[in-house]
Amino acid sequence: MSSSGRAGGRATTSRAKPAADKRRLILDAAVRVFARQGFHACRVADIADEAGVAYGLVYHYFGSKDEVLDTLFLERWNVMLEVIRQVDGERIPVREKLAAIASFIVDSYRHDPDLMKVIIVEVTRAANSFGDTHIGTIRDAYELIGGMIADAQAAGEFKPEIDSRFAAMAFYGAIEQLLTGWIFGLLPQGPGDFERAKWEVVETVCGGLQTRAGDEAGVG
Amino acid sequence: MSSSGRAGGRATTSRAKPAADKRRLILDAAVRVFARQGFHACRVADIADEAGVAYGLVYHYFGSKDEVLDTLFLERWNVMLEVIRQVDGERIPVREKLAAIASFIVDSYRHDPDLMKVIIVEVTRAANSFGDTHIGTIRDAYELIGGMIADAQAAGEFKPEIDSRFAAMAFYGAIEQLLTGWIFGLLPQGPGDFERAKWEVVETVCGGLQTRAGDEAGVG
DNA sequence: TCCGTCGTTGACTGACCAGTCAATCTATTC
DNA sequence: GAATAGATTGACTGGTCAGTCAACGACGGA
Repeated sequence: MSSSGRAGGRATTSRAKPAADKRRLILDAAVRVFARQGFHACRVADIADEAGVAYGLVYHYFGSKDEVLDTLFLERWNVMLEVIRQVDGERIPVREKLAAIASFIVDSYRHDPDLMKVIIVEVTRAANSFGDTHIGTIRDAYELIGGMIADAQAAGEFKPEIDSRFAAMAFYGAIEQLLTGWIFGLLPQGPGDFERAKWEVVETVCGGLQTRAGDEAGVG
Repeated sequence: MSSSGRAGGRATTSRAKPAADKRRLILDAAVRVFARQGFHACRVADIADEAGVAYGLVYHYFGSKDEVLDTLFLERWNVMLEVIRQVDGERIPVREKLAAIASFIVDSYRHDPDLMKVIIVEVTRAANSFGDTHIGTIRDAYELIGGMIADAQAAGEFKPEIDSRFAAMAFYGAIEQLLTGWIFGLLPQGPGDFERAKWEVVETVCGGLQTRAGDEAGVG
């Protein structure tokens, strides 16, 4: 199985950038294996098999099994941070900023559900292992969103009674739980469901944060 | 430290209900160890040491390491399901129902942060291990909350455009992310912060779900 | 006092697996 | 076509740890 390959194509250019290719091959295989079996339950041999390379090659490109997951997480999370920073710089209403972030995360899931599953299941909540390692990077995202909300409060778009850090957590938490629902097969994942979810998350959270609505039905 | 005990008290009644006591001792120790090191990173010997009992005793009361975590999760989650069902039966506004649920979960964390940390970190999101095992039980909670919201929509309390199952996930997700913030040390945990968080989560989510407010600032 | 039951002990084992490393292959250069 | 460098291979090792089990202890009943 592993030694079949090289079918067809020009042999001349077949070794154009072998190193980078194999590395990517291993990363992509790892996503599938981690998503299917979980990081702890899978063996490095499973990743190598899935990638169609020898066991030792994984250690040629990565220092450890952990480093493979670290790489996958950072690759994606840094893209998200970049998107958030870019959105934050635009001169548009908060609601649109938050919509753009929700949209990016939902699209990330739609585009590569396995990768998002791995990030959420193995990193984002793993308080004793990878989550702890990457807490600084994870925190950056929460704080960027929190700052965005604080600005909106200062500008009078959002009401100031709700702590901006809390609001950021509620917003991100709602999205992550949405993905969790998809991951566990608890929520429908039809083509329309993704777009609808983007709208719903913004509508729900922003509805509660916006000023103007100000109804004080006095609950207790 | 662990072998000091039995200080003082009547020796006569010291063996009143030894079996149950040791079992509980092990469960409580496991909570601490799982919270501190994580389920995968700790050894059964760590649990036994923490409880001050012999290694083998863990296997006298539990069939496996997994069973210890299963027991901890089910004990607590079933209490929560009971609370949700009871709240659902009362004739009060949805907002108060959701406030009661948020309050229960936040108080659970305040009362035993280690246990809630273990449940969230090791079970609730562990799509490939314990989460998968207990998905039915976890789902029960989401569906109960979803039903509660659907009823409110039928009664005109909440607007019907937002899918009730989605709303339930957003609500629960906001709370869980709140606890995650506390677990990671990202949010303040002063005495007032817990009460405030209860109010904020209800205000945020219900604000977006309620009818009446209906502002349509037309975003695009 | 002897016996039976059950809680308790901890040394041991069998399996598993991350990481190592020496050998082999491939391509490029002179 | 020999030499060099880097990519690739996979058998092997060293350590870890869940789960087992034979023995021990404490207590109540006969």
